[in-house]
This record gives sequence, C-alpha cells and structure tokens, in this order.
Amino acid sequence: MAIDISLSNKQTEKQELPLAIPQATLRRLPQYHHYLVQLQARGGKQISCTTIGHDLNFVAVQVRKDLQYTGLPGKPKTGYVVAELVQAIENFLGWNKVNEAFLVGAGNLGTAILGHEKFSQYGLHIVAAFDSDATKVGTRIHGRDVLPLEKLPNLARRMSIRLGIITAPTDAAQSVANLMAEAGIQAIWNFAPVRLKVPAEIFVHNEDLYASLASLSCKLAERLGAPVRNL
Amino acid sequence: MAIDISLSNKQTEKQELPLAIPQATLRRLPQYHHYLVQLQARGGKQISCTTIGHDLNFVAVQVRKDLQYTGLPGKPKTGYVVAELVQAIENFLGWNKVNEAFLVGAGNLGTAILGHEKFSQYGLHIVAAFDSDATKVGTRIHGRDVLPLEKLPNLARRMSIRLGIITAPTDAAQSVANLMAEAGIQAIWNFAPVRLKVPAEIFVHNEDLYASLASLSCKLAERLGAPVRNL
DNA sequence: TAGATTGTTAATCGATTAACAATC
DNA sequence: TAGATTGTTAATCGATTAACAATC
Repeated sequence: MAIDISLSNKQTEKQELPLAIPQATLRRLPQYHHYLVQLQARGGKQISCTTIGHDLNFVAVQVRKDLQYTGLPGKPKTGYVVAELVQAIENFLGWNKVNEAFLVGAGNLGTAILGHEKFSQYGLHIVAAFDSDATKVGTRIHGRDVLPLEKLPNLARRMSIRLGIITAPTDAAQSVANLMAEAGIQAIWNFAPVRLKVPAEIFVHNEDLYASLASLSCKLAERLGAPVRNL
Repeated sequence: MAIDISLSNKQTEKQELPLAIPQATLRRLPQYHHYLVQLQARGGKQISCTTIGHDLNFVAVQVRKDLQYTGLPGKPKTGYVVAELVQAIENFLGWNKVNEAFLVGAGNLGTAILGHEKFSQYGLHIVAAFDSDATKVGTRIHGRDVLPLEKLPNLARRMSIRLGIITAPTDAAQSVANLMAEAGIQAIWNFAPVRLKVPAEIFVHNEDLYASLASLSCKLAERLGAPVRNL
C-alpha cells in the first residue's frame, strides 16, 4: 500500500499542499527576477545558484531553496536555464497575468504610482483613479481618469476589479477600505499608515513608510550616540 | 577576575551590548506609536499590553517584549503611562531628533515624498532635492530647491547631511549611491528596485515596491487558480 | 487579600544554514 | 572518472508564544 500512495502522489502531480511560501522568499523572488532579466539582456543562458548568490549576496543554498518554490528543476553541474527561470518566477508571482486595479487618492503619492509605467510590465494595470476632492475629479493623471469616489463600488463590480490601491490620507483610508470591501475587491495595497480592518477574505499588504523611517532614524540615532570611529 | 568583569558590566551601565533590536520589533514600534498618539488625543492616560494587543491584533506578550526595548518599565496592574510610552518610543526611534536629508530624483515619487509634510513630525527634514535633468534644476518642489546633482557632495559635507533618499530611476540609482557615499552620507533610503553596492559603514534601507507587488499578485494568482469558495 | 498586569525563563515554531547524497 | 552543482535531510539560529513568578 505504501508504494501505491507514494506512486499516486508522484503521478497525479499538482495535487496541492503547495507548501505556503515564506514571506522572506517572496521578497527575494523579485530580486532574482530582476537579476536574471539583466543577465538575459547581457546574453546569459545558464546560471547557477552559486553565481546568483555570489552576485546578490545570498548563500547559495538559500537561493536554491527559494527557486525551488517556482517548481522549476535545475540540472546538476549546469544549473538553471535563465529564460526558463525568468518564466517560472513570473509564473509563480502571477506577473504574466494582468491585474486590473483601482487607485484611490489622487494626491502626490497616487500620482507617482500612476506615473510608474514599469508596473504594467509586471501585470499591474491601474485602470482608473478615484478621489473625493471635487477639484481633482474629472481631470486625467498619467492617462487615467480621476473619478468620484462614489462610483467605485459599482464600477469595480462591473469591471471585476480585484485589486485596490489606497494612497488616500490616513484618516480616509479606513472608509476607502470599507468601500473596496463592499465592492468585492480581493486585495488591497495600502500606503496609509493604518492597520485596516477588513473582512478576513481580503488580503491587505501595508506599505509602511513609517516603519522604514523608524529603521533609518533609529540607526542614525544609534550612530550619533556612539563615538565616531576611525573611518 | 571573572567577578570584576561582571561587576563592571553591571555598574558602568550603557556600556554597550544594547541587545540588537529585531527587525520585526522595529516595524511594530511605529504602529504602537501611532496607536498611542491617537489614544492620547482621546484622553487616555494609562494603557496595558493586553489592551494594545487586543486593538492592534498582537499577542499581549509580544507587545510587552517589544516595548521593553524602549527601556521604559511598566507597572504591574496599571500598565504604562501613555505619555511616557510615546516619549520612550520616539526617543528610541530617534524621532525627537532632527535628521536633515537630501533627496535625489525629483520625479513623481520624489515629488510625492517632498510633499509628505507629516515626515517632519518624525524628525525627517528633507532640505533639498537634486536632479540631473536640467529642466528640473532651478525649480522648487513643495518649497524645496531642485539643485544640480553635481552639487550634492560638496553641500552634503558642508551641511553635515547624514541621510540620503534615492527616488531616481533604477539605472541611475547606483551612481547616485556612489555620490552619496563620497559625500559622507551615513544612511540611504532607497526607492529604486536595485540592491546598491555601498561601503559597509553605510546603512541602506530598501523600499522595494516590487516585493510588495509580488506579494499581492502572487496572492491574487493563487486565488484565481483555486475554485471560488462559498462567500 | 485577590486580581490584573508586568517581566522573565522555557518551549515552540519557522527560517536559515550546514552537511551530504544524487546527478550530470 | 572527477568536479560542480542540484536537491534533501539535519542542525542552528532567532523570533514568537507559552508558562509562571513577581508586583502593585
């Protein structure tokens, strides 16, 4: 019987138990991707974890573990085929599928994100912006219409939008999130420094600039305190 | 001799070994801070880890461990004095000291960050912007001059600038970092999706939007694949 | 005193790293 | 075959959580 089970596991494939990926690996995959794309541009065909690790300052075995999540097997002695690996990472990250998104908050940050054309290379298409400020509504920012916030739920449903980006001011963020939840949006990229309260099925990713600032100012404060060492 | 050493360690205090703070704790401290400031605004005087944990969705003991890094002791039964705790966190993070910074790359993102007035409440004062684009040089963005990139090293030295913010395009980021290193800058907040090569004494914090995007698109792809469950 | 809370020490968990067998 | 590399299993490390004593 034991043989039976192990066989069926091997044969049926893609069974499931995809072995949830660690956050840390997920953060590194885009780095590998970026590295590999550049390598490819320079004509690189094959690559080993040893080399990737050396260039990116990771231990080789960590690179190997990370890449295993993409499901692409490498070849002993030669390593991975660069083109395949790029594909595998993009596939794993969902970067070869289009994600249409709505952005709320057409202020400075919202404008910056709308202007970031590279995102579309990674499947992120921001199709419209929303704002509650009447003076902004009706304008166009980097080719996208700025619509009144009230229109979001209806439009999101009709267009089956699954991703929402919040670049609204802190105080408005929660109510925007509520609107998005109501609109059936499935994931939120939140740039406001608040922990949003949303239904459990909605995935929230917080882009917390204040956490970054903390890390930087803490480091600088620590250095000021310490006596200056010989440079 | 052994006794001697342990005594001196205890007595002299502030000796060192400040027990390096975990990254994760550092990310949470600003959240506590934000929560406590709001609490204070509503007139809260005392607070317990139990309550903080409940409101912020952390386990109480984790909150306690995190807060211990600030060095402020709580009182059994009553918890912490809100005002003291806010102070202690700000002090620990260096948010009550002024950090003057230079920003390089006056594009969309740079403009957004220059426009983010709240940063100054956390000690971050961006005093000038730099760009290599001659059409931008000479203009003012959110009250700050845009200067030619070549002027950065000299000015940074003269003004003892310790923090640099990179919002330049990916290709330019490394050379900007080189310039900053040359200018004696001690910490870099890097918004470009590249791993910068800098001397070991420079602290780099990467704000990696593509890592965030990976996390979001991966989650969405995973949902699309799976059959829709009962909502 | 009883109860809520802090602070601390031990157990658990997950991610990183090390060791090594398998493979081309 | 020898050597570089992958893939896997075990050891290590660090952070989270649990258990509990100390304190007001």
